[in-house]
Amino acid sequence: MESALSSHPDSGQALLYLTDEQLRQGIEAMFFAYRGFTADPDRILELFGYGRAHHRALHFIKASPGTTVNNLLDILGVTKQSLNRVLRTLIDDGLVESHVGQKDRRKRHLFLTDDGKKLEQKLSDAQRQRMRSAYRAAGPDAVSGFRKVLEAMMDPKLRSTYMNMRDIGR
Amino acid sequence: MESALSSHPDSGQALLYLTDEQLRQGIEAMFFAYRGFTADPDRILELFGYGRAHHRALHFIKASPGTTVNNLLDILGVTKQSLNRVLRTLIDDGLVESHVGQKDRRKRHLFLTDDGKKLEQKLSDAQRQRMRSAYRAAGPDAVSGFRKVLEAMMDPKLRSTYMNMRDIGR
DNA sequence: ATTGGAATGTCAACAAGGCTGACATAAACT
DNA sequence: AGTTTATGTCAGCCTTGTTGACATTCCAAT
Repeated sequence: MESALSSHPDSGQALLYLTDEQLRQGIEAMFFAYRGFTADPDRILELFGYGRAHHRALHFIKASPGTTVNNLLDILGVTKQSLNRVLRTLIDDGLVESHVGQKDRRKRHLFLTDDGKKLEQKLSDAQRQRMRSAYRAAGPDAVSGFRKVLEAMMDPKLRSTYMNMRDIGR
Repeated sequence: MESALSSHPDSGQALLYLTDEQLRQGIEAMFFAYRGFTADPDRILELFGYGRAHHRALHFIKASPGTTVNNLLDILGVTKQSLNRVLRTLIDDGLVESHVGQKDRRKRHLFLTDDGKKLEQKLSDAQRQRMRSAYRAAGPDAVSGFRKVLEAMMDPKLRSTYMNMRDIGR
């Protein structure tokens, strides 16, 4: 990509972009955007007496029905005690079902009930709508750049988790 | 913008991109990336017995030295009681100074002390480094798309706050 | 000069959702 | 038979958010 005539001593990218000021702006953009990103689901969750932790659980159970508790722990990056508290209320409230594994009966496989699906749908509709209008406003080229930077920002382990979910989910 | 000949009933962008699946991937990318985004500062904060709330306060005081409490409340979107708790520890620990306003002596203007600057520097160095390598990995075009989508995702009020900070900070 | 409201600080109490540590149980593996 | 794995649960702690109430200080307008 870099012209052979280039006199830049750096890695071949346009590094002039990467002033501390540019980076600071990116940091603040992440901060403010994340607030927007969570704002709509948060409002809905409040109506049901739930929090973001419940949303995350619902989201990833919906994304991989039948996932196990340990699986979810890896994805969410919390302790089992934290997850269990959330999962317990979701199960008690009839939004999530936990089935003992057939092959390995130590494992619990998690599924959304119809009610769980309804709430998850409501939450993700709201979040998708925000994402959709951001994508539209920014344009298709911006979207691919957005995804690239986000992927590069993840911790390697989570990146591969993400990549797997992405590839399976088609 | 829309061609008169277009038969698409939509806004003229390449809307084929915006399947629910694409949007779901964007949502998950935000989730995982934000984890990476906060991971490095979090590790440093822990050494000092601080949390993310302290980082945010330090960051925005550094960004606009002399800012007032009310100003900070708007930016951070928390209650004054929450902010005050954090601010109090930072002031007691000698990282932040609060000066009574000259014009309006009800207002407190906030500044980082030398120690405050040191810690803020440490935190933002770590965060900038992650951002920098993500930017480099993704390339300059991706960076502009990244910023565009993030800006479009913000709540309007926060977007204009962000834009102002962005424009001043040059 | 008084009064109303704005900016700030502080106390108390509470909740969500992280965490650690300890312990229990069942099932699988070796 | 003994060890490891998967899960659940109890207890307690921390950060950081919340609400409500109240005090102080001070600007600004009547």
